[in-house]
Amino acid sequence: MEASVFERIYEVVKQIPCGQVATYGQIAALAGNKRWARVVGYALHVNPDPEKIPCYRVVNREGRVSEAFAFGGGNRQITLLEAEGVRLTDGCVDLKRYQWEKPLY
DNA sequence: GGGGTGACGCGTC
DNA sequence: CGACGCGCCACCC
Repeated sequence: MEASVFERIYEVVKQIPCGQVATYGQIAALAGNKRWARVVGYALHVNPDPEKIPCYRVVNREGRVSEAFAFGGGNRQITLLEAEGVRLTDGCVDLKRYQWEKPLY
């Protein structure tokens, strides 16, 4: 039960649809609090399940990918995003176009 | 129990 | 317009 904040963040990240990206603040807000932006970064940093947690779909509020990503080659994240159909502009993603919107369910 | 760290966000200069 | 620092909160040791 009391799923740790990390678990919550992982769930949100896993909910990101294909071809879309979300920002740390967005995930933090969906996880519970926007101030967890830093925690989100830490959570993805440990990324226990990179196969289920598409951390590469997570970008900062600028739409830029993290350089520390280097979990196989910094540019790896950009390549994966393009593979989903996300257009990378100089390493920047058009948030206004691909930023994942919170479903209203 | 306390301290240090961190893949952010925002404000201010 | 660009760059810098601060704050925020959670996890690990």
